[in-house]
Amino acid sequence: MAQQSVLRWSAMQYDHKKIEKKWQELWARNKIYTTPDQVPGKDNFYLLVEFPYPSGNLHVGHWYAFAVPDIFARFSRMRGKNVMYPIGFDAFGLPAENAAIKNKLNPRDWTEKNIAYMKTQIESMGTMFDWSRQVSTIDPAYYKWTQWLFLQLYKKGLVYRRETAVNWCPTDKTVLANEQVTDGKCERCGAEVQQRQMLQWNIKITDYADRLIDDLETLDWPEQIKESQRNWIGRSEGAEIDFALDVGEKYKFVILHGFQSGPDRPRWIWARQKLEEMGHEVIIPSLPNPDAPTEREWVEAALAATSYDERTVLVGHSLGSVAALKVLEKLDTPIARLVTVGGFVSKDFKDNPRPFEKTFTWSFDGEKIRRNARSITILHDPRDYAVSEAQARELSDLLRTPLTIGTSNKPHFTGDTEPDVVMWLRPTIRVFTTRPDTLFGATYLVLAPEHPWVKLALQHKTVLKNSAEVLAYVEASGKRSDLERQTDQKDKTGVKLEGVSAVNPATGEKIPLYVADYVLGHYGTGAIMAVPAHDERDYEFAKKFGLNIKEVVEPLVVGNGGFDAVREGLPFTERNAAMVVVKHWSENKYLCLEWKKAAWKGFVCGGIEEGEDAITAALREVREETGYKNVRFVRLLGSRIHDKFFHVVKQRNTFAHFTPLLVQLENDDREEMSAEEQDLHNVVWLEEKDVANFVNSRDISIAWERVIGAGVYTGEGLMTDSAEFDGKSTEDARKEMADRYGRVKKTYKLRDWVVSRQRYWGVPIPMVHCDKCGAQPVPDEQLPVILPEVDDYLPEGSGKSPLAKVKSFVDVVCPTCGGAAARETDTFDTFVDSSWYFLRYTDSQNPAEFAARAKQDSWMPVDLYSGGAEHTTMHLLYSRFWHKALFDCGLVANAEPYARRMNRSLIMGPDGQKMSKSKGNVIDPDEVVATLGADTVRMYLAFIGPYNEVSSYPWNPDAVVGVRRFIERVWKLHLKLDQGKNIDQVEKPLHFLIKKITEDIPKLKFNTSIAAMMNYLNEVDTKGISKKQYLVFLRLLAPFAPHIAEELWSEMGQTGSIHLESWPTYEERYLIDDTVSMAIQIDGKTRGEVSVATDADKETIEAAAREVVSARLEGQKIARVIVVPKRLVNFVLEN
RNA sequence: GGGCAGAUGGCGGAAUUGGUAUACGCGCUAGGCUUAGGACCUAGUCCCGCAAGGGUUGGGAGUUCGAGUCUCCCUCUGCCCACCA
Repeated sequence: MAQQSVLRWSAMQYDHKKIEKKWQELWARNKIYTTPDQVPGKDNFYLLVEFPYPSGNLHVGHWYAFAVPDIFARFSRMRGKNVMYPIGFDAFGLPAENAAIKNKLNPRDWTEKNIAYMKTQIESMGTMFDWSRQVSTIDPAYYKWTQWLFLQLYKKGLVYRRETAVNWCPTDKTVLANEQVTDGKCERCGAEVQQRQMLQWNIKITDYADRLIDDLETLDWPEQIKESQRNWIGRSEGAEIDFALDVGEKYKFVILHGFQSGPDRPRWIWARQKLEEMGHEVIIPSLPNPDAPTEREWVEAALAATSYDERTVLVGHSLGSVAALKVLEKLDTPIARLVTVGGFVSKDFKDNPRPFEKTFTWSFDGEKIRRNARSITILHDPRDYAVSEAQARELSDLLRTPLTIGTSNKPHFTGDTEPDVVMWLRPTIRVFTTRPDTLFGATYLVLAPEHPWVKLALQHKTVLKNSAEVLAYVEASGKRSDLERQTDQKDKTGVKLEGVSAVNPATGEKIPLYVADYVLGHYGTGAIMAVPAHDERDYEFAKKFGLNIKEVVEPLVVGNGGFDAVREGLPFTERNAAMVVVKHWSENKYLCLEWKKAAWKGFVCGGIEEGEDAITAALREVREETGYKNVRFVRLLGSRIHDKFFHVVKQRNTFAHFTPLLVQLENDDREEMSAEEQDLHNVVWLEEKDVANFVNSRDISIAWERVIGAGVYTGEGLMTDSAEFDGKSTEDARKEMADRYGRVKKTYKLRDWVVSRQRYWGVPIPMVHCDKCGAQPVPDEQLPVILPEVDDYLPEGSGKSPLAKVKSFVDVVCPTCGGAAARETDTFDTFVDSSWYFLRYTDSQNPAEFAARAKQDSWMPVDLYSGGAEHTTMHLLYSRFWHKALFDCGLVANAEPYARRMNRSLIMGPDGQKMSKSKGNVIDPDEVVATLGADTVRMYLAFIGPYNEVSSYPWNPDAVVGVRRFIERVWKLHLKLDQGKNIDQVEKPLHFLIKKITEDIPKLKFNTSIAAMMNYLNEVDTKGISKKQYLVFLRLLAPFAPHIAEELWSEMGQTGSIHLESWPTYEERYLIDDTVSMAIQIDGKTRGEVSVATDADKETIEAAAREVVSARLEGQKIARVIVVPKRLVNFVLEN
């Protein structure tokens, strides 16, 4: 039925099916969209859209993504630019693999079929895509370069392997994508998903964190996209602070100093103090002849200095570590621990030879040493000037103990203080905090379940009194993903570490330790100091576990209501005051004041007079301001609250220090208030639930939150209860305390990029594992590593990809030693494929390079990158990083790939919901194109709303018809040209229209461009239009509706394609109006309108306006008149 | 839990960037053409009111001669959070 009417209606109008097909074929045959790399006299313009995943069917979103930016591409071309608008396919990915497993299809066949079909669909859009530049990530000619570029990063040292958690299904024995996990269960079999550690390839994107943030400044991107990237990287500046642990055991530390050193060096005095603080004994013998030491003398001195037993920790620094090893060779009973700092067992130093090389012997009894030390730590400084890493490794091999890499204050750990050394000597927890200023308020520590110290403590079963409980907790949280841990913040869990405590380095107090999974192992140091008074998470945890809450920051708020904003330049009057919350004598109500002379709504507040305390002042103020006589003090409401504001009544800047307190009335006994007080404010009694909404300044709110026990003060303020820092600003204290108790440190939320995927359908990672040589890159001449065909796409069962089952793929010779080796079987994350595709477009067929530099230089950086908001963080960040790494390798010319970026909105179903098959609200663009034509769909999508703002627009089937109607009317117009009587009248609006569209398209405001065309059409429909004007109009329409514009252009007898025409220009002389209509306002309200000459002066305008509203102005006194030429006149009356 | 964005008629949206709120389109109402139909034509359409007039940009406050636009507080909605692409 509906179908029939469409057919009949269409037959009367233009036949979009015939027209669109005809022109698409002609354009392709004439190759009008093939883009040369350079055209003399033309600037290049690179417009990029995110290439699609070939899911098999085009949806409306694809039209929105490709056909709407096409308007900008065509416009730019008509404006004289050489425009590249390329397309390709991001064709590796999980759906193909799922289809392969489920329907026994070959993923390559499935994908290639989809690409072929989707290409025909995309062609129906009538875009100016240059198909000769098409790329596809599954093409070996493409992924050869994906592999090659990865190896460039590898060779730059940006690639490493590390254990990383993955989702693991114990039933299917496979790794799951987040997408395949619903509610913690495997999507396929419903089994509980576990977290499992696997060795994975990582790329060090964190090395680039600072540049990825700082270079955003150079980009013409919307601020919110930049902000998202900054937040994703999550740089926070803070401090690392070490908390010493008291594990209940005391040790004797014997420290052997190094060559040309002695026990009086500042670092040893400092270290001694740190250790003695914890009750340990410290012995630092002065070893003889430090400038010309001999082994015999030193070892004897060390042995003579003290006895060695199971409570001894022997520490050797530099040459002292050699002496320490020799001491251990001579002992009969083992000691507790050996620590070497900057130690070595051979004499080939990095800088120069030393005299003791001949007075010490360089062979060691490793076995005996190992037997005589129950545990061993080898601390190495990568910045060491003398001891090389090779030397450190020899020591590591001898003692069969892995190296511990430390950070020195001065190379070779020779600074006046060396926190890392002490950290490794005594058990210490290092925390990262962005608020070192709150250190005095740190009342407990929390370690992440994966914190190394927790593991260590669990291994030594005697350390924790509740090992079993802690172990159970650590294991349980290991099964939860990060996301779960972050989202389940409401109900915090954790377990106390019984038998150990930490020492707050500022207060010296002993504080408890907890393990809790609200602390993440991979962020900061995996441990936090908890300040429950000033951090919401810590507060919740502290309340749940009954932990001590200590306030150290007094809130400072600044002119918070707007009306009381501090007036610049005026001095401040300081005063101490009471802020009094008054509770009702019988009901659950509180007394609030509403000021009559200002917008202020709050509690009774008043100055504390000379010789008065806060409580006396409070009782007096309540009586004075409200008349209530019988007031009883209940309690103080925490710390003072400071407020800098403009006192509206007294008309001066005030810096008030409020003491907030709670009082209660005994009864309603009340005396008459003075007229003066009555004039100031109303007394209002409010229910508890209404107070928060009533009060309107931050300081009052803070006091109220303390009454009802909600909220934690996390803002800035003044220090209190923090010894000599009291009274300082939190900002100042932050810097000073970071230096005093720890060191300043930056941390990032961004983690390194895990590029390994245990999947078949991806680019093979071009690495080979050799038992002898370790992981080796595949040599360039062996690239690409071709993804082999397999029989079965099911994973191999141990967590490896199906490639592990292909013997011919896995078995290779090591490229370095020629021995037997195994090929890496993981494939790349598809974000790797898409991190450089825009470079390939510039030279898509090049067999010898990923893109020739000259071709890149023609186009890069991308002038405008249009895409979906969902790619704001990951894809954009990964590809920016990749580009920067290539830039550092000298492979690309720019540090940033995309000069301008815009995010597009989402198209919803007609019901406003996301389109999905299950909801039955999917619009099939092919169907709409069949009935209404591609031009209509393109224009409707452009008309639906602004393209450069992120929103969501429902597809409205009725509104599409409105656009079709517009195109119809344009079409019909060609039958009645030069017929109107007022054709000259539409010349002026035509120039306005050209101006409007020319300005709107670069701003991507296609919707208002189309509205302007509709307006113009409405005008010419009644007034008529000349053929000349019509041809201009068609050129304006061409980017939006390329087929109908081309058809009418040829219908008008024009030769050549309209799309090769130039963009119309407007003439200024048509844009000038003689008169202008202005609004007349009285007290800001529009009361009339007046038409005046455009260049009229203010006096003339005012006189004309007075005339129009003379009746309303009669008898009124006018305080002032505001005249804004070409806009309005505002008469402000005296009140 | 964190981050980002947004809220204007019955609906999608417009507003010269602090200056006449609701352009354009849809829908709706009435009339016309028509055997009929409507995805055709014409007119009307923010709300209250017969009118004069008054009100209106999620709610509340502030700054300003003037606020959809700037500031603060609140409410609600959408998007993203590392193996979907």
